[in-house]
Order: sequence, then structure tokens, then C-alpha cells
Amino acid sequence: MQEIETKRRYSKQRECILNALRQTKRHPSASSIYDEVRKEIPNISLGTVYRNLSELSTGGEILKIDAGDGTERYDGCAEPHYHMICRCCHSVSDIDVPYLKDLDKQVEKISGADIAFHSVLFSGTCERCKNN
Amino acid sequence: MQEIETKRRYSKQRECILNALRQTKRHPSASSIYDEVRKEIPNISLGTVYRNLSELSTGGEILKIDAGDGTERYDGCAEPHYHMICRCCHSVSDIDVPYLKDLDKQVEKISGADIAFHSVLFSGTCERCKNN
DNA sequence: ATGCAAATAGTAATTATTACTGTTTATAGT
DNA sequence: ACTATAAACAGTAATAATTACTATTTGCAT
Repeated sequence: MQEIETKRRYSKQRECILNALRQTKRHPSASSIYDEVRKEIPNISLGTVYRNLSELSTGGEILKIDAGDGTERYDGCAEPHYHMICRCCHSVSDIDVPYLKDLDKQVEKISGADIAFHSVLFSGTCERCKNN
Repeated sequence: MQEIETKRRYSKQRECILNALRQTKRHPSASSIYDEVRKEIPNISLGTVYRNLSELSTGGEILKIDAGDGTERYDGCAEPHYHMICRCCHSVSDIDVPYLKDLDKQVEKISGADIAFHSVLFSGTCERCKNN
């Protein structure tokens, strides 16, 4: 199954969005990325941010994370990995445990489905919030 | 840590919502639960559905699942378990593998956070869609 | 340099969800 | 059974995140 070949053109906006994402360890929402890139391109449109984020994410260059709190977050690191969201401050952080690829195979067997990947979201109280 | 004691009163609406959820193996969204319970209580309000769903879910009687497609889904089975969403038909199904409770402990150690639980969402093509 | 489609800015529309308000109703105390 | 009280309600308005639309700009192949 080949992806549809779309000739993508360079755009200052997309480059700036990608840079902003790669320069942070946070997992910003679309609107905070918007705030960030506006420092560089003051009249960039929020729609442009959304369009590029979803394009980059379907292109596999970034990761889209469902934070479970009603906002999508984005991750400049596209390698599959797990996340945690703090129930207190709603920050999203990377969790450095190996991706359980066996789990996908196991689930394929028992469910009959094709599994592309899985995501794990830990929920709890982050170290900072724990110590007030 | 004790939950705040709220004296809850019976309501036909809440009972009907809970029954609707428990009678299905699907994982309906708020609006499809609304459609369902309207067969029984035609003038029920959508706000009532949302209010009861979030109350039942914080009360631990049902599960709220982030489908990763912009809608929250609800599960009448409150035991923690994993789910799969089909990228084709967007149906959510239960995945019958044991909950990895060791993972929570492991993550607590390496992250310093308090982990309450984790959720796993498999993404792929369900058996039905696979066979068109 | 020119033409064309991709990408954009700005705005409007949509969707899911929450908040508000005046009315109804479950239930505890008489 | 009667009454008072606050939980729950229906109906509607408001909010928030995201997507769609449109006329204009721009990257890039010829």
C-alpha cells in the first residue's frame, strides 16, 4: 500500500512550526505552538498551524498525542513512545520504557484485527506536583 | 484521602443512561447514548446525559474512554481494560489482555511520579473492515 | 519570466462539551 | 400525608477546539 504522492512545497510557516516542536521537550497544544511561532511570524494563521500539524503528523514527522483532557498535544519526536499526563498540572511528559511490540502481535492474534501501533497514557501526579 | 460525600438521589434519567450503557458491548459516545435513552425518555436533555455520564464516571461506575478521534466514549464495564479503535469504521472494542499493573510500578520508579493507572489504545483495522 | 497549483491569512462554520436558569422532583423530617 | 430543601432536570446559551471556506500569495517547474 503506497501513500499518495503529494508534491509538498517548502513553506517558512511549516519549517518554523517544526522547529518550534523540535526545540522543546514539552508537548504543546496547537494553540501554544501558535503562540510560539507568532514570535517569529506574527501574522501566521491558527488554521495554518493546525493544517501543518496534521500534515506533519500524517507524514510521520511528528507525533499527535491525545492527552485525554480534551486537547491534542504534539511531539517533535516521532518514535513511538509512551506518555504520562499529570492530573494536577496537565503537563505531558515522555515515559522512557521500551515500546511493547509483542503486545501488538498478541492482540492481532486474539482479536483478528490488524494492529498498526498502540499508545499508552499513564495518568497520575507528576513529581513536581507531588511535592507541591 | 476520602471522597467528598455527596448524597445522590435517584433519577429515572440516570438509571436509564446506566442501563443503556450496560446493555451494549459497543462503546457509545454521549450523543449516541442520548439517541438511545430518548427512546425511553423522549424529552431528556443532552446536558443531563453529559452530567450523568461524568458523574457516573468519576463515581467509578462506568469508564470514560478517549477514542483518540475527538470524541469521548463510555464503557459500562468499569474494570480497567484496554481498547482498540478501528481507523476505518471508528468502532471501539474491548481488548482482552490482562492489565499490566507492573508497568505502573515500573514507571513510578523511573519517573518519580505517582501513577494512578494507565490506558492502552490499540489502533488498526478491525476484523470486519479488514474483510471489507 | 510565466503559469499553476500549493500554501497562506483571515474569517466563518462546525462539533463536542460545559454553564446557566428557572422549574420539577426525590427524600428527610415533621 | 404534608412540607421544606436541595438535587436533578429541561431547555437554552456559551465556550473551546478544530475544520472549512475563499480570495490572495508564493514556491517552483517549465
